[in-house]
Amino acid sequence: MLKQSKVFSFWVRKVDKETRARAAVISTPHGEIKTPAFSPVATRASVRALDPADLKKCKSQVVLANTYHLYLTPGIEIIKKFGGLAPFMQWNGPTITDSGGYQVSFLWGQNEEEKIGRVVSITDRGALFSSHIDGSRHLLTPEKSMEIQHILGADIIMAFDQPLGRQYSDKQKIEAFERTLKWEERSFVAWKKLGNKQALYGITQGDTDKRLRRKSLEFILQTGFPGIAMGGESIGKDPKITADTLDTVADLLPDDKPLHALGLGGGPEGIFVGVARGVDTFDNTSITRLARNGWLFIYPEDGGNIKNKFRIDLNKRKFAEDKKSISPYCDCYTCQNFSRAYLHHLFNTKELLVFRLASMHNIYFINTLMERIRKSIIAGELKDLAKVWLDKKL
RNA sequence: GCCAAGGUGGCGGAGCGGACAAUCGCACCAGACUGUAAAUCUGGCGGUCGAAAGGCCUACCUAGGUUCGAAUCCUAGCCUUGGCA
Repeated sequence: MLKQSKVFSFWVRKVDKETRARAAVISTPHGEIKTPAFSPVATRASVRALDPADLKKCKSQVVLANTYHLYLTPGIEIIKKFGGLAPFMQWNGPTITDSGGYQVSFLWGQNEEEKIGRVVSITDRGALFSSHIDGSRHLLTPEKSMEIQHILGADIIMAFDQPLGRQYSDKQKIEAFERTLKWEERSFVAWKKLGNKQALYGITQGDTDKRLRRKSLEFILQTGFPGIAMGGESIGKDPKITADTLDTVADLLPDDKPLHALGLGGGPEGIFVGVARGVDTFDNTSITRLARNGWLFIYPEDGGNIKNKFRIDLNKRKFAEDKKSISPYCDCYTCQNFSRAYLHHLFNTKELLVFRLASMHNIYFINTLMERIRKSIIAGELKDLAKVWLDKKL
């Protein structure tokens, strides 16, 4: 059973000798998170196709949901009546919510001519946007985001920020960066007023710009956020850029605060890159999206490597008669029971069952990888594990 | 046997005299998928040369024919489906 404690805490059990990787435990009012850990994304209070029992079966310790989406539907009044996001979705473990900053800025520049689902304006006051669902207008501010996240009741919440998008001009980037600092400060103040029961993470921005990233992190540390999140496109884009981004602040990262990488991408390779640079927790949507689209993860023992991104595409005809499981080395529910041929058939016929089976495998796979990474850090063998997976030095 | 409709790329199915190597869907091949507007999106899909633009060749059941020009019109044959016997 997971230990329950009233307060949020973070303690490091073991630090890797050669990298910044560490095995730690994040303790929350709803249970512990043994890190490094992956958090599946349950945007609208559901990890698509999976229920809490499935998630547990896949060794998930925590899920991340979204302020923007839940605020729009079903609306916080309804969730409030259920006592928060976790009781609403019947998840009894730790939860994280994102602040909505990313979603709003994501709407920007995507479709400015659209009537529905666009940013109307972003000013220091907040982000005025039209809902992608019905076009209704809403103003999201740092204070509003904190209030919503307070009602959602996650154990870990995020400061309201404006990530730097690729489509931004240099001027816009600086504006967004400076604005994020102001917004985070206001998030912090609002969070204190609400009783600071949840662990608020400050989000560093700055893309791959060393000066900005450091300024951002220094600000967060100085303000006193309980945790740190790394945001922005450069965290998830590809392992090389992820590495560059994290390296800009490597020496500033504190030992006593958890680091969450928002949308850490790059599959297993990206995970090693992130963990070696101090990432404790991360979320990523592509793990489950890839599953739904037919891409299933395979271990190095199955032939998984950096080149094939540790995955196979079960839509491919060549799997139509394949009696093997996705991976003979996998203990997940799907691999224990079903063949590649069957899954190929389900993808081919668009049978809904496949979303569940495929998502379960990919989540179990990543969680298993995280477990192995944790064990290897504790055993002082991270380097060896990385060699097996990446076939190169970490 | 008679009547009717029809035979087009792996399949379904457009096109019904020039702008057709032939719309589209499926399948197939290749790719993408950072805090999920993603059960999504992109590209390819006769052969060949070319980096590309583009060129050349072979193609719309078969064989003839009409025409400057035919997947498209005519004749014959073969085949399929439906109706009547």
